[in-house]
Amino acid sequence: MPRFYVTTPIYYVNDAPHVGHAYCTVNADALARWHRAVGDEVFFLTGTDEHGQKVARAAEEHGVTAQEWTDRLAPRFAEAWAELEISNDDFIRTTEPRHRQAVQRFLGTIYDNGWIVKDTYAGLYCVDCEQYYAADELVDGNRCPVHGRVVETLEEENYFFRLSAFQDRLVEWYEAHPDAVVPESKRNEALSFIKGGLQDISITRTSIDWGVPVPWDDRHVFYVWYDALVNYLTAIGYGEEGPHGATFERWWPAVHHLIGKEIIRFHCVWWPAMCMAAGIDPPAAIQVHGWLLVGGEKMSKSKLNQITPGELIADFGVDAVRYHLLRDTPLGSDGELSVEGIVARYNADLANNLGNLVARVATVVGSKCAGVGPAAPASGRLARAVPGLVDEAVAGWARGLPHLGLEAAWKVIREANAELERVEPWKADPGPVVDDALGGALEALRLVALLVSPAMPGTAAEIWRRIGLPGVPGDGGPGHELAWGGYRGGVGVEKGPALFPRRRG
RNA sequence: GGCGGCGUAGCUCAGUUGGUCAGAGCACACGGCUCAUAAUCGUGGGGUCGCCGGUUCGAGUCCGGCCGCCGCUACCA
Repeated sequence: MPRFYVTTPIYYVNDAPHVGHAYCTVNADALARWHRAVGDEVFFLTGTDEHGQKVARAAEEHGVTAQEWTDRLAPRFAEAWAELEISNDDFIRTTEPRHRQAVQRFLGTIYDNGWIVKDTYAGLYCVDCEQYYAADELVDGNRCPVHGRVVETLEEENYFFRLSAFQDRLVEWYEAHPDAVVPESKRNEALSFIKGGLQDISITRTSIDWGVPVPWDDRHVFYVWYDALVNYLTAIGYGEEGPHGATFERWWPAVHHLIGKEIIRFHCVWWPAMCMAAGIDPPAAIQVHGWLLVGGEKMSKSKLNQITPGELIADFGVDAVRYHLLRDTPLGSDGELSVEGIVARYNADLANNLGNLVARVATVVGSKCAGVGPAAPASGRLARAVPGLVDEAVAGWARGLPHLGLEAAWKVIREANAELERVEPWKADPGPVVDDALGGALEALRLVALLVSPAMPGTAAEIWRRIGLPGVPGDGGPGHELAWGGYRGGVGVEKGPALFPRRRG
């Protein structure tokens, strides 16, 4: 059975969950749901990143310990994902003991292998940013470009990861795995960075203590990024003894990392190199997505332009929000998010096309077939046209591109609407012609429910139920359900209220 | 500056290896229908495929130049 281990980045708890986080998480969820539906064994991981100076400082400002602070913040993400009906199998927090152990094992192994060495780092440091700047990044010669604060020269004795030693191996890995990083433009970006020459990177800090202690030198903690990346290993039992440890072999390296374009370097350069240094394979797949923009700008805490998933769900419903995130912005591109845009797509795709099709079919089945759905016809226009479109949708989902899967599903909806218009069963007397027309439409709806179920599980299940089918879409066995002719008829069809009431504005 | 990408109908974008490639969806206009959530169906776009030149029997599709926009160019969640 094929295995699909999908991850989102772990989100930094100091930010509030917004639609940008939701975008990535919903995409990962849809892919996870699709793979489950086709019978793959799936493990879907998300979580929160909780170490680092910003968290420590925020906790201090609120007069609580860092642990108390993160205990307060992490649930906001878990709750946001519950609201969005995210089907993650695990939710990892980097402050958990299991993670501390995995980080220490993983980086300890790299140290034992000789890829981590002690050295001195000197640089221009902004205390507010908690980061070093290169001289040419500074404003007025000596001020931080973000805060305008005068930077200090700081010298720290740190442990360095010998990234420079992995340049050739990384290039070889990229060339041997041309599809490991997608889209291609992002792969090229990472590869050209690597080819431009790699420097060693400092991976520990002595200036803070809110982090995972370095096992061989407890005056240091690991810099938050090197701790964070390891979460992908922690959750599947890296380095553990016993039964849970065995799961690591099961899921690694068949992992599918979904990440935003701002963290390419960490995932596409440092992370594969660290895996190599620790003696495990680099991740099999890294899929890079773009940003959701508001008014042309990235959503961020500092710009106060964040939209929260909860607001949109309250307004449009969870499935409409999920659909919009998946359909409107192709993975890999940036997208503009606006209420106007959501309303437009909601009306066109969900209310007019899909919702209305469900309603009109149910009504005519009620008036012409006494409310009992006729079986799918073996031939006819839909029988000829739809299978190819189903294949197209399947291909889109299989490529990890939900917008393509959904786009093809909507072609099925259009075909079904057009065919109804052609035959006009509402004008005809009950009989074979009416039965075939409505049976075809019901079969199209059955297939559409299957194809959209990763995006809109609730809606898909409701369509399934209304057309008289038992269970939920996808539980009838992988693949088979996607063939034309699965709707056997003879079951009650229910009209029900509008699935997606049309919006006025 | 260097490397990479982009510029196709009002909008968002598809367009494999050059020859029905000038397209889709949305929006808009007109017509049909009235089963349906005033939904749906059909028809319509005369778009210099950023500009100039070249290769070719033939180029959004290859080559050169130019203009405009964007990304990356290291320790920024």
